[in-house]
Amino acid sequence: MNIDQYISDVVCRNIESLYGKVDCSQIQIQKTRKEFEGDYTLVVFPLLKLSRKSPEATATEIGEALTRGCSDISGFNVIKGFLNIVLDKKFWVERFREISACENYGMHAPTGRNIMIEYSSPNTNKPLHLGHVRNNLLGYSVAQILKANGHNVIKANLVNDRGIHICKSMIAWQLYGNGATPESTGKKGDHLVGNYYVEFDNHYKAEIAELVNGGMSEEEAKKKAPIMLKAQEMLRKWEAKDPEVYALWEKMNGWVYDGFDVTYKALGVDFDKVYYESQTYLLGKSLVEDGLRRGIFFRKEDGSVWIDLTADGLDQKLLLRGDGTSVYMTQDLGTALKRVEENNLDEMIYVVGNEQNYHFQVLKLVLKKLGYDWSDEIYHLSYGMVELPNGKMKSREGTVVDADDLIEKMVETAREMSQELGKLDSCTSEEADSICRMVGLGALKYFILKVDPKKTMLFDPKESIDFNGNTGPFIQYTHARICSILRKADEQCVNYRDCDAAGECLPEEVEIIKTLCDYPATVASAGETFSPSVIANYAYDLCKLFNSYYHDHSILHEKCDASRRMRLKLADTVARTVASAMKLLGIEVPQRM
RNA sequence: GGUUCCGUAGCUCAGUUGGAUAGAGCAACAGCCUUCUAAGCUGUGGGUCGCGCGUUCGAACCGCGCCGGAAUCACCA
Repeated sequence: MNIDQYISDVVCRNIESLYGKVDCSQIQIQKTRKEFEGDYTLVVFPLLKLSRKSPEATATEIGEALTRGCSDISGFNVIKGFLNIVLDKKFWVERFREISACENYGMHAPTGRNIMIEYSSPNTNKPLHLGHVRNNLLGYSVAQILKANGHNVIKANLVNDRGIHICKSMIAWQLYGNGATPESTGKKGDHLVGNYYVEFDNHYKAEIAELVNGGMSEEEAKKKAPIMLKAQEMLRKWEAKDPEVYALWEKMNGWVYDGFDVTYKALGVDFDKVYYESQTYLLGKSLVEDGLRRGIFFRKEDGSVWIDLTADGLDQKLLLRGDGTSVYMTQDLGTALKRVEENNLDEMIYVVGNEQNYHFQVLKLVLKKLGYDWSDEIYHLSYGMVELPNGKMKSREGTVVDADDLIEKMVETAREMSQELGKLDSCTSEEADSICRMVGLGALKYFILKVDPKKTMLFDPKESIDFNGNTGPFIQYTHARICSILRKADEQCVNYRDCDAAGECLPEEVEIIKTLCDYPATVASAGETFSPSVIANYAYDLCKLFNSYYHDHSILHEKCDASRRMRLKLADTVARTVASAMKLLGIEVPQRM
């Protein structure tokens, strides 16, 4: 049942019995703060006009009506203008009975909405780095959260596999690679190709320096450096589908894809559809021509096509080059239309960094002006940069944090910590590997996802590897610990699963039940705001609450009575809820650690 | 300069239809392992919620104006 709604209805009914018809949507009910006695609080200030009494008298009057009118309400107290309503413990035990009996607690009924979420979208000339990690984790997690909210989700990846950047790697490989392959070098394909991209840049700089020494201006040298001219020629050949260039392009991209697959797998993310820009970059031209005919766009003297958005507070934006070739915006327009039509989409989410806020503002506006009303259903999930303690990641300064290195380092640290604490002593080596991987990645994922996506975040390696406090491993630990309790109960043949939750319920247990009751609303809220951080912080609160309770109350060493079975069942339900929440973040939880 | 976003404890972050005395973690300090996992628990200290004005019974939250920081404003993607 929806408790907030239920309480709200009850209160509203009783207020009406006192003061006549009122607008129930104006009644403010909120959860009572911990330092006060009670479960729900009615703020009576807005009702004073109706009651024509003091805040205290009004609250008391309503409180009396409520205790009379609803058997679930066992009492109340009044502090200033706040009416704190106390619910009967049986009410919470009944809620717990519902929750523990529910298979997919927190998951919402199917909505039939089709949502595409695009994330990752890497370039094929370099390996993935920390910024991509945030992108991938966000995208995957939001997809999970949307599924939990009952939507049909299509996870899409648009690979930027064409352009001058990949040609740079190809040229450098041709010139200096000596036929190196991932097999011959033992390197991951994306790293190998990335190395040639760096190599290109080194030679390019050297050539520029040489030309400048010979008396050329720096600007001209940048254009005339032989290696750059070769890369540009290669791009032209690629566009003309030169067989040799095309074969090399396919080969090197293939290496990169193999490398990416390894990283994706390690991160635990995947896709339902993979698009390649080489196949989509010609889309959108007809859309532009259509807009041109209808006078929405205009052509400049050099033949280029623009849209004037100054009336909307933006600038003029280029949609098609003078030579008729498309730009980023052109293909994005075309891709959007194609996707919506082919997949019958109700909504489309782009997980893209906040440096492209302007681009998406324009994209939505242009589609809107073309008459596509679904432009309102495009959502740019804009996330902030990841910064390091000494500032931004800069590839020139070598401060880029490589995704594969990072993952390995996290897992290694998890292993060292676990060994130090003796956690792995009773494990087989496979179990140990699996636990270290879960913990290391759990730490990384949680560290990134617990922060509000739109905020610029600081990634401090030292802190991310901390496993204490508000971290993934803390939550995993709580889960593992509960599993351990339940294993012991099973060994002792205590059948808590079929127990009929009853008996006395401690105040701490009511607190836990209340928190469990919040789970579905939390999932819904995360779905609306596309914010995994909501889930992460919820899971942390629940674990913290349980740990505190767990510490004070023995669960196993008591008589095997109804109350003990109830506690075990509560522990079990907490563990299931924690596991469910972690699944929405893409974090695995171990049975033991 | 225009647009968008951010500013909460020494540090990293929570905090929604505006509500009571603003919360965690890290770091510091003090306790707790003979009982189910101490990756834990309990306590102490630490705040003009960037600044100012306004809206009202009431503002970290809403409005306006400043200050500070970030992104962007390419015939790059």
